[in-house]
Amino acid sequence: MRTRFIHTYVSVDCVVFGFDDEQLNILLVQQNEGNLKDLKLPGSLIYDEENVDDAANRVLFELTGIKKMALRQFRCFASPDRASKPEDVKWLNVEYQPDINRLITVAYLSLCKISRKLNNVSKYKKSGWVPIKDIPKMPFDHNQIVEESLGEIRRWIEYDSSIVFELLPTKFTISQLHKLYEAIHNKKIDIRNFHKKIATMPYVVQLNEMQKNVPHRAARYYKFDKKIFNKIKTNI
Amino acid sequence: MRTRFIHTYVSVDCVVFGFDDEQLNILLVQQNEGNLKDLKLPGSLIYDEENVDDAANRVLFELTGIKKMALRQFRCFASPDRASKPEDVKWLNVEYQPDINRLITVAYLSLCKISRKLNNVSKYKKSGWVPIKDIPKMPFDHNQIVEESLGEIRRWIEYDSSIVFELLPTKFTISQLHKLYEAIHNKKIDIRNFHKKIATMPYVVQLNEMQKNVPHRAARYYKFDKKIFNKIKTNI
DNA sequence: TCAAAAGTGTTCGATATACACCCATGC
DNA sequence: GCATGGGTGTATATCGAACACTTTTGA
Repeated sequence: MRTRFIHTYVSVDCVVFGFDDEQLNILLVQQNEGNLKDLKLPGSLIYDEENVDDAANRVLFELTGIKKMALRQFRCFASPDRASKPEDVKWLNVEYQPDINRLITVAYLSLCKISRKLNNVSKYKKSGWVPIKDIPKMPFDHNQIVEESLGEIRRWIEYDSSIVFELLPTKFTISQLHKLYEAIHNKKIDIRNFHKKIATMPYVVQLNEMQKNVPHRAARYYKFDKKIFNKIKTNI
Repeated sequence: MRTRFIHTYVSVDCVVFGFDDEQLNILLVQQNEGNLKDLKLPGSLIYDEENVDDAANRVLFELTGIKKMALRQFRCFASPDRASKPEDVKWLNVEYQPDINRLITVAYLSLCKISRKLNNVSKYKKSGWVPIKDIPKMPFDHNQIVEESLGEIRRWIEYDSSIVFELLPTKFTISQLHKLYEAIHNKKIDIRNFHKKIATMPYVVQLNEMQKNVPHRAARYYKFDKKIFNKIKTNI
């Protein structure tokens, strides 16, 4: 009876999306000091007395300095052999403690403005943005987690259309928003129809400010107004 | 370092929905022998060497005798005090083993034809269907899990419209399907528009069979054709 | 013949799609 | 003046919502 049931460590792993005006990026951290190619998803074992959501917030805070990031738990990965590759066992021994015989993880999705200054200190070593099509082979099942996160982000936006603005600067052009939608849905979206669609969103408000020093007609800036958005949502 | 990280047992809990032609029901099991009021979600600690999905399938198989039920993981519940109420600790001690200091659970959603004969034996004691509006107070955070499952089932159907048929007999009338949609979306749906909607679904096929011995005009039976459904889905 | 549920069409408004040209700016 | 991206309107198709009466059956 004693050994019949799983008795395990639990981690959180965060797939943090960013957008660089061209494509979606994911925030990866170096697994080992100095090895530039050795990347993984940011994550951590969760503490005694800590809830999983709190652990994910802690990981993200240490990375970005933001206390409450948009966050969505999307799946628990618990294959018995997900942490049993020799190199992964070795890393766990060094990073945490020996004899972690099993490790399950709870995967989170989060969104971050890519211009955000990251904390390149702390336990997470160097971190950086990697375009989703250039994601390298990663330890554990992190590649599978990233793959599943891509569908999840679309479902999240369908469910809460305000979260896309987490990926843009506070002031943005329609063109930036347009490219972001195209990147997320992975298809071309007609720009005229897109303008009309945005015009129906009262929470995307025009600013009296235009681009400067661009070698073409200057675009207008817009901002996302959360108050207006919430007012509309509560009316429904 | 040793005690800094969570080291925990992990369970699965399953919210199994059924439909009785009037309302949604959930399958609950008796927590203790003989106490008819003492109900909880079916669940189990997961085994060493067992994946969470497998554990959920095991729980459901022992309940229903069905090997592969429609199944969807929807959240990990891991509040540090979710299993610390005295009565819950006591039950864990008896059911599993003493000194389970923490327990996190992965919640699953599943669907079952309510006419299905259930296994009222085994470790799950007596089990039965309870209308969702009559769900009693349950141990742990099972009430919260049920609450969250209700939104989840709608999102699941949006994502895969074929799973509603898991809740109906293999032969069903449009009226049954209509009542099911109304129960799931918790609102009235115009019956004429509903007929039109169903007519656009080539995978809902008419049978040459009508109701018999009903004290009103006999309704036609329909069935869900999975092959047609899959063909359409792969074309998109 | 009555009660009870089955089945059936049309109209309207809202929303999504397709499609091409002129505008402003810096170089 | 030209290259570059910004910004705009119209027509059509599709989808969802509103709405009421006739049919069939057993009791």
